Amino acid sequence: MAGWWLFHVDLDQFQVSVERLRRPDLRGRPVVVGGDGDPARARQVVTCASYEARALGVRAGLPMRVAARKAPDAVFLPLDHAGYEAASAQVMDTLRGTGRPLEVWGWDEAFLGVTADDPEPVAAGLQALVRDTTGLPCSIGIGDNKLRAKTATGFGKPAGMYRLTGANWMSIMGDRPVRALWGVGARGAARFAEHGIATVRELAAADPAELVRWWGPTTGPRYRALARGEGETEIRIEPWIARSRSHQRTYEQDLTERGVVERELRVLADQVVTDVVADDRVITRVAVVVRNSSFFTESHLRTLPEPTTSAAVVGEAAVSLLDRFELRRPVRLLGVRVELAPPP
DNA sequence: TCTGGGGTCCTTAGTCGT
DNA sequence: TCTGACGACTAAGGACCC
Repeated sequence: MAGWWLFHVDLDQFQVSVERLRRPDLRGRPVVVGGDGDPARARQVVTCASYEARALGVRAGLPMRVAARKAPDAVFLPLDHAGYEAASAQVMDTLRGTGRPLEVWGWDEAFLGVTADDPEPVAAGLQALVRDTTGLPCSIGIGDNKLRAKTATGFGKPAGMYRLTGANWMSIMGDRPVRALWGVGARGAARFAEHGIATVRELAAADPAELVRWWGPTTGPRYRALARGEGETEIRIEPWIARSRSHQRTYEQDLTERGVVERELRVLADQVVTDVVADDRVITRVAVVVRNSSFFTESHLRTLPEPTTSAAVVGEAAVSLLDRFELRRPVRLLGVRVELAPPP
């Protein structure tokens, strides 16, 4: 009898793969995608590195200049959002076209609900379908819930598949560090270490009351469930409704004059409002983010007197929020974030 | 090595009204 | 009139993810 499976479909080195569709000569070579593609420019980081570049130590998040030092022979390319969006849409349409429920998670990931006795041949068929239709390679994690499927994908990369269920979760994950869990970052792992918890197995066996004391009534139980591999099994096919929208920019040279800061804030406000209006949404709150030259980040938020779609109103609100910041040091980054009213 | 951009969710703390 | 409990809401910051 057929079981219900969650597939996590993840496109491999997504941005690099899309670039290689247009430029087959890039296959087999180290490729680094990020910023405007100029590794000499300061304050840009790598968004996606090909496996050849990763072998040289280049990773997402690495400053482009450092990447250029590690991989001097790599091809550096600028980000092409429109291109990635189009490629992503094609992949998602292909998956949806199989008639199975699809939950899209950003450009390069999605969960698919699959009914099958034997899921691996189905996964192989999907990989072939995506590759033949779009030219893009993907990995598939197979699980009895979303967490296990998502975690399994990592063991299938590149271009492979892996199955993780209640039957093998602890034998595969138990001895790994808690950091291997999806949702446990460096800070979380450090806090667990303070309590003598290093591995997934130790976390799964931890006293639930202790976890609540350390982390609170919501997060404590969530970590425990995470370590045990528990997760959602439903696919939500409704499109995601964004709660907020933002634009932020790190300046190549820190800003030192208030007039310039105000002007840049209005530019960012214009960009955000343009996006929001294009999506037919309405703004209820405005936040400003300032990161200074010491990398200290501060934000302040204001609720508007009434919901708006006016760039002038948002710009004014942003500039007025500036009074709540110290602004004693040069400004490295400015951001404008708006929160949105629920759609009608 | 020196740290982007775009998001979400949670916690904590303060305020307000009943 | 004073006080406390409690929910709703706001604000700031932290952590995490891709």
